[in-house]
Amino acid sequence: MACRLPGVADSDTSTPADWKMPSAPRGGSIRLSGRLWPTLRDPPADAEAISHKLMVRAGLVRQLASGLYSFMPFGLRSLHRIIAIIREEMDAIGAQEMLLPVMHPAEIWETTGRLGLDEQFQLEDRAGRAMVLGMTHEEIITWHAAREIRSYRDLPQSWYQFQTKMRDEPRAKSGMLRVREFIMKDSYSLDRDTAGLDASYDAHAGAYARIFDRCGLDWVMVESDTGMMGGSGAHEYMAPSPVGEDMIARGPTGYAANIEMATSVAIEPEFDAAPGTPEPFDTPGIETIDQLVTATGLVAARLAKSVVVVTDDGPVLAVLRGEHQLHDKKLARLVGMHRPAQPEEIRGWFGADPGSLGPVGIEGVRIVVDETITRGHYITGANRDGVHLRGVVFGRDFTGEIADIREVIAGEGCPISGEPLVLEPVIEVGNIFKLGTKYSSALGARYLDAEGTEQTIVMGSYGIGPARTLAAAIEQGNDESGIVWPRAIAPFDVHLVLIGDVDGPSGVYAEGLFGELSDLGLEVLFDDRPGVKPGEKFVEAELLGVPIRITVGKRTVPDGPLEVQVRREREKSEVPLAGAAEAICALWSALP
RNA sequence: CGGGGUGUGGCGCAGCUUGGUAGCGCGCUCCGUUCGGGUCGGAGAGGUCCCCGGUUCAAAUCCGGGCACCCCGACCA
Repeated sequence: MACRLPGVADSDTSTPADWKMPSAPRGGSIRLSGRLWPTLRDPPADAEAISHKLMVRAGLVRQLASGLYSFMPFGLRSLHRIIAIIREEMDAIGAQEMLLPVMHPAEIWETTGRLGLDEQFQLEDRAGRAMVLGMTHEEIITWHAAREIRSYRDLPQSWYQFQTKMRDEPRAKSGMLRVREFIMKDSYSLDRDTAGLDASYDAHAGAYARIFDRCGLDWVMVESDTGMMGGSGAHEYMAPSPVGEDMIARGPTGYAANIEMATSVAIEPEFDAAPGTPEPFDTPGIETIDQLVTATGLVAARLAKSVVVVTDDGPVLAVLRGEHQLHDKKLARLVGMHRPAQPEEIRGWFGADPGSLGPVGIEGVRIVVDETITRGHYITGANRDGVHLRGVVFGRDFTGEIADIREVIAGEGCPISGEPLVLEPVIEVGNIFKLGTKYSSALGARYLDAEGTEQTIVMGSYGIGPARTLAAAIEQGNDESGIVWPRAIAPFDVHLVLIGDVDGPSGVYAEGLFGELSDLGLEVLFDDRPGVKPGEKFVEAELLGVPIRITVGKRTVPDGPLEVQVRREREKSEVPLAGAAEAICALWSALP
């Protein structure tokens, strides 16, 4: 909301130069008396995440069931502000808003092979037709594109919506951070070719940067995994937070990647002089790398671990240094879907316990070797219980496919600069994804090019979770008293606390100030409740965390000054009554 | 789906081991008091003790089954 004071520039330095004031009205100012604002002194006992506790205590949301939340009026105001920002930025890159159904005929999902996914809610209508509740809308958008797009002249297009997604999560958690029903802004780009897709993708990336900046979020864009569904590129927008479920690796020079994608320069141990042939030695009872470290006195990086997984095509032996963990998704890109092998299976294939496995002398089993193993010589299992081998060298004593299959660990080198990587938990608030032609070819979304040749539309999909963005902002902005909002997404701009009688002199003054502030374009919450103690009003105001609090009481009239508190610093200042509304407007404009 | 935990008034909890009239704090209503940081005092309202079954003269409490919610893990377009 604009502060329409002439001559007061918007001095926010944390937002980009092209920052724009939201133009649409956002519900305006309200008087609190008679309104629903259900605050709680204690958080619900089962709440763990800070955002969960605060959103419930501050009366923003209420839980209906696991992973199902209702937005209360003030929570909805913040959600609407985020949605308004997203809508403006999507419109600004030429995307058009649509609205697609939540319920879909199952057969469309059958066409793309996504019917029956674990997280999909399925149901039947009264005629017995199979229906699903949409967990995303690639199928539906593409279905429409197939019917409406004819010519290369119709392209490119970007379409978006705010619509409820239904996902039967195996485990809803952390309040609003992982839920089973949520509104998503999802957009889809339709292009003639991959060059067009790249342009649409970049346009979305620009819009997303502006959106998260304007929402006041601390965020980082990272490379992400395109998963089993292919696609040629993907990025995620991550808000750093200790409660985040994802992990990213960051380097000091701007390198940032989801841990699923991150690569690193491993720290090299010091190897002894070149070894002779592998030499067996007894290691009775040793089953883990830790035990082997103790027994040999060597660092884990001098030991090689052998991990067996099972694919549709049989067992795969993965070999890594002792300090590394096998990264399932990296291995999956090479060998496909897999599961850990059972000890009985391992004995069948290798004739030894899992603790004594190694790659030497193995035949008929696919071997994948982490690239670190190609340097130096290692202690490995001998495939005999209680026996290991010393001085095993890749390429001489065993062989296998070389790949990066290890999970990055903190402190290893950034792949760009070599500087140490930092691992950080993050909340995923958005993603952008180059889909390619997976959905358009399955659903027949084609067009005629300038030569009259039929071509397949090239697509991208782009998501943002407004409620998750809201929760992430609260995870990042809070103190012991409550929420500390970025001003752009606070439920109100100013919290006007009246102490005393509405009909008394201070009440009359507060009423006038309420009108003045509102006329200047600020959205004001006027706490005009009679019979509520000052302390209680202050405590509740800090819990809700509106950026500016103004207190009007008997000290205020007739001569002032007016007491103003910025929520973020919780420092009180005094403003003369003359021109008070304008001064507050200026103060608000300078806030982050 | 595996492991752990919890279900008692709107919220937070005690009571359960050792069966016997259901309690405390906050909130809510009323009276008085106070009136710029969750005042103080008094009087009240409000509960199928998650559900079903069993044992018992008697079950919040013991036993069996189920459900819900939370946490850890697995999973997560």
